[in-house]
Amino acid sequence: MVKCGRPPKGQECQSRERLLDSALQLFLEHGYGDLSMETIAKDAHVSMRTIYSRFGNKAGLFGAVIKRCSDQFVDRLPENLEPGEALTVFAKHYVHLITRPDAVRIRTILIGESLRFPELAAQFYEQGPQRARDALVEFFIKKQQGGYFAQMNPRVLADHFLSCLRNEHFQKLQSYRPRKAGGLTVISSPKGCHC
Amino acid sequence: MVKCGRPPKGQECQSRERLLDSALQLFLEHGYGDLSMETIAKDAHVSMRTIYSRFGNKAGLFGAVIKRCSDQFVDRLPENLEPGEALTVFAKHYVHLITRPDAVRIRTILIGESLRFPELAAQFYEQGPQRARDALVEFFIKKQQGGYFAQMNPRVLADHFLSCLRNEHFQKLQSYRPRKAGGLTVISSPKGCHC
DNA sequence: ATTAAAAGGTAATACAAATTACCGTTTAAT
DNA sequence: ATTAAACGGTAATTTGTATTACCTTTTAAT
Repeated sequence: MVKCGRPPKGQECQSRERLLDSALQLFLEHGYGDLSMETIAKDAHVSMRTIYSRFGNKAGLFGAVIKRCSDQFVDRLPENLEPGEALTVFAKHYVHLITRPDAVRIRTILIGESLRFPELAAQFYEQGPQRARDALVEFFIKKQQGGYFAQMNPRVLADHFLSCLRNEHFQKLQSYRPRKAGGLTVISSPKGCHC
Repeated sequence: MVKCGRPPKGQECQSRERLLDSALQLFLEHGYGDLSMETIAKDAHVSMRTIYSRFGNKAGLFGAVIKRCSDQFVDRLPENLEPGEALTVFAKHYVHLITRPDAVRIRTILIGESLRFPELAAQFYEQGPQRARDALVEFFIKKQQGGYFAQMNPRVLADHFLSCLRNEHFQKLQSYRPRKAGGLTVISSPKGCHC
């Protein structure tokens, strides 16, 4: 590479993004332990000096990558829709999220490194899946006040619902077929439950 | 240690067992990457020479440890019992197996190292959980011929059943309360399904 | 124009840990 | 009794890689 030196104005963050992109892809491919900083630097066309000055060390870089991933878990619970349909939208989004190969890989790596980075794994779940769960609990509380769904503990309700969605994933069902409210509000109408 | 030299007759395998025991405990505690051979040798009161002459290298030792663990998955489907009760026995055993902290740790570590040891992870699942699943499928086939359970694909039946059991685990339900056939044969009687 | 900031590139440095080597000791086997 | 097997203990060897150090280059700011 001939190009070097202080970057032009407005492109200061470009190399940072490129670095995070490369790092994510490489972590997904090789995991944490089997990936050297040199490989990352080469792939991102960035010097190791840059990585260390920005993220301190390898753990810092990994943390930044993971942090960016957890942002994908945004709530997707439309307020204006009929409750059952809102749940359907949420379910599709959720199943899509936890099913994507990248997301599976991330969780796999995070689980494996949970001993080395206990706080990081916890942080990921708090900023990621837990946020979705919290939103769902709030949703159930509101809709229960409107007379919808079974009048039971909304947290239990949310956990059961998410559990069923996760089951879809573990069952390796490739296609998710939305079936309106009846098929999704499995708790209030057990007939539609696949378990 | 003063004790050394060729071991007395009949105790040749003692150090081997002790080594595997120590290694398992240490792997459970520290995972694979963060555990040094020296630590293992010290803990097992065994020389590194012994480890290498027996298992070749670290990966070989890890493989032997994991292999021994997968043997815990023995079938527990009594033939003489009433089908529902047989399922109950199986379910209790299965949930117990996958819930034990040690088993959880093993899976966690295995998942994390699945990139480094792809064949090992696959082998564990084949010799472990998969065996239980196969036995369950066979069980359903036999009992279906006797008129029990829904007349559907026995593999789907088995997967759904196992899925529910796993859900119990993921829900972190601490106590498992057996509820006779009605509560467990959830597929033929959806009323008892918790999902 | 001059100075400081922000990178790049290469080559030490440091260090941990796996693997080997060497030697001494105890027991089995003959 | 002698030899070989199986092991313990210590230390060398090797390797991989994270982290630093040093120097050069380009651009921003004044």
